[in-house]
Amino acid sequence: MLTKKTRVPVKKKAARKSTAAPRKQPSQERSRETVAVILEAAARILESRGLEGYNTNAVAEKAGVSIGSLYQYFPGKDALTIALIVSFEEDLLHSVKAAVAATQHDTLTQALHRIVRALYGAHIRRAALNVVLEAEEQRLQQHIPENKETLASLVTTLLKRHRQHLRVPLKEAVQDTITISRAMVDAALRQGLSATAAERRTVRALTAYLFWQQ
Amino acid sequence: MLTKKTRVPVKKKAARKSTAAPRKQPSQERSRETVAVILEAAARILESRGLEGYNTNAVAEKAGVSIGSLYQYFPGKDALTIALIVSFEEDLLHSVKAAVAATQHDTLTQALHRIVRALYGAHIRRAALNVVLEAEEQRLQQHIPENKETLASLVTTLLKRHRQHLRVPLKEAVQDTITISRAMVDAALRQGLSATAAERRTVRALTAYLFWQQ
Amino acid sequence: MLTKKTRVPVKKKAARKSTAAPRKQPSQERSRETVAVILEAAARILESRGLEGYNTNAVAEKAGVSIGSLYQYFPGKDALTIALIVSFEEDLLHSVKAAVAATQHDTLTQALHRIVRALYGAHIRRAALNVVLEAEEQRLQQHIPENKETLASLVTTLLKRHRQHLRVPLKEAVQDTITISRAMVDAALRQGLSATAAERRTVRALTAYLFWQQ
Amino acid sequence: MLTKKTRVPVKKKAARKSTAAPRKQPSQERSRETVAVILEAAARILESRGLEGYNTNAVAEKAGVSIGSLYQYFPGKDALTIALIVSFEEDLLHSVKAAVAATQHDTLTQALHRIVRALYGAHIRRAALNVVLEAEEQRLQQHIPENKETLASLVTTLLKRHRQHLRVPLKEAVQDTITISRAMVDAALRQGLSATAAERRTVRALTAYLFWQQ
DNA sequence: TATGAATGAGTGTTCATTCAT
DNA sequence: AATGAATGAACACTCATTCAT
Repeated sequence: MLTKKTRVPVKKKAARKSTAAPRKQPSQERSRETVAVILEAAARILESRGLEGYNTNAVAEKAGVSIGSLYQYFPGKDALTIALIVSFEEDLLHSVKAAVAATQHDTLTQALHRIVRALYGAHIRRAALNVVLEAEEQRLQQHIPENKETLASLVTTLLKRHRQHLRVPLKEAVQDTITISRAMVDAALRQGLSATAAERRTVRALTAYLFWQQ
Repeated sequence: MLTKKTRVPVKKKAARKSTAAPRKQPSQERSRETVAVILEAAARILESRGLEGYNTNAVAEKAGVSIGSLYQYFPGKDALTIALIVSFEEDLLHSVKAAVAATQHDTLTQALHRIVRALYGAHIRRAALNVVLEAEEQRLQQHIPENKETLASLVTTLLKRHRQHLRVPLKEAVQDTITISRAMVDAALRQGLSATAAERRTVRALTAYLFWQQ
Repeated sequence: MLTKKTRVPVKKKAARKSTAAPRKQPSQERSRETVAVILEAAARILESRGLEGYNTNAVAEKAGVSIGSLYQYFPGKDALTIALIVSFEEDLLHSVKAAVAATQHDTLTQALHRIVRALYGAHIRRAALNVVLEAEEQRLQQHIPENKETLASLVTTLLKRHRQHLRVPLKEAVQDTITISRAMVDAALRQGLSATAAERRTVRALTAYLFWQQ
Repeated sequence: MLTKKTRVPVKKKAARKSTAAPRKQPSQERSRETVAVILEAAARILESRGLEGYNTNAVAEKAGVSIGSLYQYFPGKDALTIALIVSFEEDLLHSVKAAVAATQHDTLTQALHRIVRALYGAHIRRAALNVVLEAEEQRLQQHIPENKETLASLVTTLLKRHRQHLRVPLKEAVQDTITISRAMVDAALRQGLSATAAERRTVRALTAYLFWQQ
């Protein structure tokens, strides 16, 4: 997928010109396709060569468009990276939202299973890419539009439903659930754990955290 | 005349000298000080300007030494970064080792408190720096000598003592303990939590994970 | 704290991109001209300042193009040098080929005159440059595509025609003819001999070598 | 061998300080030994790593002396190189002188055999080194004290003895004899010819040149 | 005399970005 | 809209040479 339309401007140092304004909205079919092609190329380069080999010229070449065209749609390299991140996040959010929705009548444990599976699925689809993006995410944090709140809000929705079983304040529960899930999934990815093992261990950590009573 | 269209390939320098070997060991007082000054300058630049502004010339200047001197002691930029990482890890390990040692007759919960406090302490001393280093750590992983195994071994030592209370296989317990602690500490740092809150929440997650029985 | 004694090895960039592949083929008029301008500038610098003052920045400046443009067409300094060498060799080969062709019904001595004149002509056109290039040629030998074999083959063609007069095995004759011509022309250039004297002495050495009977 | 006392100053660009004056004459035994060790180290590095890896620090290290000591005896890198060249030339001259001396009652052909053998011998002793030095010789020509005239004078001595058989003016004969011998020996070295083949072909070229009558 | 830490001008090379066509 | 040649600031890194000890 990785084909969203975000257009976020970021300039390194004193921008040569103010690239602060989003570029041309790809209104026509052709344009939207070009954007998609560029993003896919960027993703593939990031996957195969890492941040090291990730540069606008290479992306343009791999995408089969001119470097000029790339800059027509993305005001800078960071904007491209951000688009990638946002695209991944939307993908993730989409999965999780579906999981939360499907979870209406589950026990919390069952619900967590679903959600962790969704998380893990979203990550594993492009594991190598996501590991790299996560690194960049930090550096670009401030320029990324806030849907992380949405992940939080989804988890909030879920946990609220099971409020009575929680042994931690809701807000803390939400934050820590997200923190722990992310970390466990990341670790699993890096250690090359099987999907089932990863899921089991992650869910265990979460349920323990949420239910445990000293 | 000399104006033909030839386009001839030449490989670049053929991997100059295999900088794989350490540089000059600073045997004399003056040298050792220089190394220290350089490392401190690197740390400070990383803290104040981030990876963005982290370059060898800047480090040398901030350190008040010539760029040549920097390269006398570090065979390349990455070596400098790695030295920083290793230095931090040693620091961390040192703290944790002390905590584990002091923990002989504690309950596991008490022990975890000590250790988390040590972890948190090591991180907070140079929070900004560590956040940046962690990002680089991934990229340089393969070049970093293995003391992470030592963190694992310390935790193993600790958990073995309380084996009978564990509800998870030892190896898993060790890995996940490390994963969860790191993540919680990181998150706390990023969210600017107070030391006590961070400690409480982290320990809770850990004890729950280790003791919880479905 | 961050002041430990660690000395950590990191290899240098791991042979970046294998510049072994030719760069952008100058398809458009503008490009081809740029390449020509760069080569000419390189030649002129080599002539006036020698290897000493021969560096990519200087070449770019003299060519009136940016350093980036230079690297767009030549993947490195050596590639530039090689292009110069190849260009000269093509020039040389061209002259010699013409001379050999025009030589069909000459006696061997007459033919040698023509060819030596061609050789000398090719060298003298840019004497200073060629002296310098010859030095570099050695170092770059392995990266230069093989047309020296063509010089050998041209001489072979010529000598075969006069086989019955030769007093040396053909293969030796070819090699030594080339060796002697090069050396004599070089020496003449260095000693500042007149064209006619140079030609006379070189041809003498060659005819003597080829015809002499103990 | 390679252990002579030449001290020739050469500065690249505007010398930082005037290093134009020869450095301290190694009067004591220890000093002379140090110089020898340095020259040998330089030779070995040139042989094994070529001009590429030939730098003063490396030489000093290989010689087991400090870089400071190296500069105590050689005012600069080029002076070191020149000392090497001069040393080789003295070696060469020595051999040739002996050959010429032993040649009193030989025919010219026999004499040439002896001399070519001497030349080839001097070169092959350190073939790799000499090939490299020859390249530098050109660049440093003007700074090398003139003993090439001595090679010329030796050859003059020899040829004068056989004046009546020569078919070329003496001066030309001397120059061309040297030119041809060098070239043939070089070529032989590069082509990896056997000593006997090299000698045979070189002598042939020379006798032919000297005796041939149109 | 010897040492070796320190210097820093110099150079090769990359890559984000612009702009004439 | 698209192209891709051109730009040049930014950097990593080398190595001849000096000089305080």
